[in-house]
Amino acid sequence: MADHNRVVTNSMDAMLFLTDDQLLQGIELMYFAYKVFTSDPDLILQNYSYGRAHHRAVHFINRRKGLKVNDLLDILGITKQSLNRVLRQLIDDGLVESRVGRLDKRERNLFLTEEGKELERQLSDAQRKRMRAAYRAAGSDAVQGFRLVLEKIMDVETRNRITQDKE
Amino acid sequence: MADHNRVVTNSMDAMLFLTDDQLLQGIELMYFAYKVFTSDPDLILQNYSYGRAHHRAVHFINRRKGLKVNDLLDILGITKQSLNRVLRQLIDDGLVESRVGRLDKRERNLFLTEEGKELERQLSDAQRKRMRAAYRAAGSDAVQGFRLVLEKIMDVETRNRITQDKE
DNA sequence: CTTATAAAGTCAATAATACTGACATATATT
DNA sequence: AATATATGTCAGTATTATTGACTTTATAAG
Repeated sequence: MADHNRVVTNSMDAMLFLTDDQLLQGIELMYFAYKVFTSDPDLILQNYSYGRAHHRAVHFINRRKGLKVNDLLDILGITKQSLNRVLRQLIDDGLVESRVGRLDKRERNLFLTEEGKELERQLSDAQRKRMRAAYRAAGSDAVQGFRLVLEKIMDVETRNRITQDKE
Repeated sequence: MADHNRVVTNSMDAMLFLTDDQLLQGIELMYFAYKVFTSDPDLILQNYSYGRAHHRAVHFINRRKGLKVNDLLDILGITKQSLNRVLRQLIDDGLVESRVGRLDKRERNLFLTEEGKELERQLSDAQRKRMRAAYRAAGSDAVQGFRLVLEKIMDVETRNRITQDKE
């Protein structure tokens, strides 16, 4: 930020390395890595007859314990009707608990039950394992770069949503 | 590999930074970045009444000009029947051309028509623009790290598929 | 040459995940 | 008392995927 003007030349140099083709390679990389990344959880979810939608719900309920239904809708960016089917199943199956809000009784706070936590653990263990292996293979400098680029890809609006619970 | 034993301590050091929570943050980052990443093309595709499946087909036909239907099936990891619907549309709409194989007349080699190339350009321009902006903001070191981690996330089998055309 | 295999294409039925629109219920706010 | 909000639900539709069965055409194997 401070040295904005001084690094113009360096930035230009860096940019010259990035041909359209190289950028396309980065795009493909995202596609394939994301696919691999979801493959482990997909296998586990089959045992429960659940899909990725259930995974996402379980993930974010775990990450933001007690979040409201509306919070979850905002995070996932889907409609109430779409979430309802998934949430209904998770609640009926005893993986998610929906508690009436203390302050505002219209609100429902969502929590994972012990059974829900168990599924979450299975899913995140699989992904963490792959993530940890990738991080280890790539090295800690690469990890920093990885995270930085992903953060930059996201726009401010989206980034705000997931960084608000950082420590 | 060679210095497997010697780097144990260094690896451990690096790993100590990565709590389960930090790994989860990386996972979320992937989820959100991927979502943002597909949002630009999704808007363009709406004008054609196409979906992501069409995007992927167009992308890979452009990247691997003249590929066979079976190649595309392998890359996308979907069934013949799923691809057929999408490919049928693209061919009928005049965006993709299917030429009978020269050596083996059972095979069909796929190419983008001028109109197909135009759509491909629109889609990849949008993604490249976002990618370039992210790369520029993150810096070239970060880009290297980003690419390295994504490559490591993928398993060997998948990586082979997309690197075989890297001169 | 006949049979078997392979590549591509198609028809039908089903599933998961999303959408829109309409509406109900309970609770808060004005 | 009227209005707005948070949640939940019902019905209908679209996209993208699946499995299974089958056809056509072309190559390979016997």
